[in-house]
Amino acid sequence: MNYSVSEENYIKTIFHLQKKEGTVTTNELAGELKTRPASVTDMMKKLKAKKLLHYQPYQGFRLTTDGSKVALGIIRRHRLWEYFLAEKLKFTWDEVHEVAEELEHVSNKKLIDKLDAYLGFPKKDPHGDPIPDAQGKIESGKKIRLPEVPLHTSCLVSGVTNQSGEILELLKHKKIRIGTTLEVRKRFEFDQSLEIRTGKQTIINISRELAENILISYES
Amino acid sequence: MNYSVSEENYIKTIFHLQKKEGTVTTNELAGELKTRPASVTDMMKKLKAKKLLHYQPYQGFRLTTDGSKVALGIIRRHRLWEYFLAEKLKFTWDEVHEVAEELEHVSNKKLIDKLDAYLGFPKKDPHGDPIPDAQGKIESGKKIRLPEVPLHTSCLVSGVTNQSGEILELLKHKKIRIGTTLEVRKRFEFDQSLEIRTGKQTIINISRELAENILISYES
DNA sequence: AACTTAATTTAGATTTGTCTAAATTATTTT
DNA sequence: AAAATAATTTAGACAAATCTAAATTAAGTT
Repeated sequence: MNYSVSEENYIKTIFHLQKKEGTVTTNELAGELKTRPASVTDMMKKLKAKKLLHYQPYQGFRLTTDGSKVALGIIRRHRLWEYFLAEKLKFTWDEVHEVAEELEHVSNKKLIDKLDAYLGFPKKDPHGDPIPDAQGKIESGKKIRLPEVPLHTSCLVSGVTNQSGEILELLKHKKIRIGTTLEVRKRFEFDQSLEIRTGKQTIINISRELAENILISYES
Repeated sequence: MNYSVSEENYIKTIFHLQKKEGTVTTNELAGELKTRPASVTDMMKKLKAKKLLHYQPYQGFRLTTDGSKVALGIIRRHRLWEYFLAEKLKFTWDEVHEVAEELEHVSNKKLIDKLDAYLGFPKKDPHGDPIPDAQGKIESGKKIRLPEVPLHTSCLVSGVTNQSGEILELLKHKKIRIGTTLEVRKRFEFDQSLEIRTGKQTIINISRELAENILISYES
């Protein structure tokens, strides 16, 4: 019922990785967690023994239903703390992730549920990601990536896929954040970069790499 | 500069124990931390190597100046979180200690200083213990124990020395908390128990064991 | 002062999470 | 399909934090 910090980090990372691809590989996970493939294999055996994931040697792995429940609990804690840090303690958007990485491992259920109530049961964290409720339910929030948005259509930034310090710094500089309204004005075939309008009349350019990481939900 | 959860628990506990007696013994510490004397000895060697404590085999130990600074940092975090839990999340007096034991090990300085500011730089935690400031300064707060209070003198409960769940439950039942006004009406020599008045006219009895753990600061 | 008892330390083992290097299995290329 | 390459797993080692059992030191008693 209670997991070590290390186990929790593995579970959480597998959950995020398996959203994009159905199955997660040893090398992928080692890369993400900045550890070695051999260490990943060791941990996979342990998590399999605890019935948190499906795993056969050389076949990759994915979380079981139980494993996903554990992951959603960790993500709930992480995102509630992020919301707290931004909303109450006035941390900036790009600072909250790192601190929440530590706080998320304090797994007292009463603490988290009371924190949730204190914050007014927020639906989304400061990066626009949905916060699971006390039962582990999470909003699907069908989002598309910026490159898929049609030209000359007003749309709303609702999240970023990658939350490294680098991307957050870049977005901050370009004055793009959750809730920013955008319009794609031009798409350059040569490098797949985009010319977009933010606010009323600011025109800026965005690389393909960056655009791939910006999530959009349509506005009316 | 950064210490493991285990090291922090040892440092914190030594700090509390050495207040009562000048030097802390292996058995005392093992008892307090629910571990074995041999484990204590191992950790003492490590903390000595890190210059956090003075220690010669068979001679007991006490924190160095550096060790005390580390301890005050941990205690600051613990008490700020206790204040947050009671004040903002509406935990009761007797629930906060356990949760704060976990939160205290998140040692991000910016987090703690912002939390401090958010809470309005509180001076005391919900048990009446002083909260060290960002520089590690702590109020002395010369308190006496209930058995030393003279008869028929109104006085103020300002803390408890022992914060086990058992004592907090007992105090809750007797409706004694920080800020409660008391008057000692009678002292029974046989068992050193006290008859006291709380509030306007409630008369109750308190054992010597309990009285020893109640800290008093005089009222006008 | 010698003996007994209590406290403390040492020695050696265990668990968790990690690592490197070697072996094995899978995949890709020719 | 065989050979080369890449991915993964196994084997064996290590550091941190703990334990038990045995040895050592200190303290208390007769």
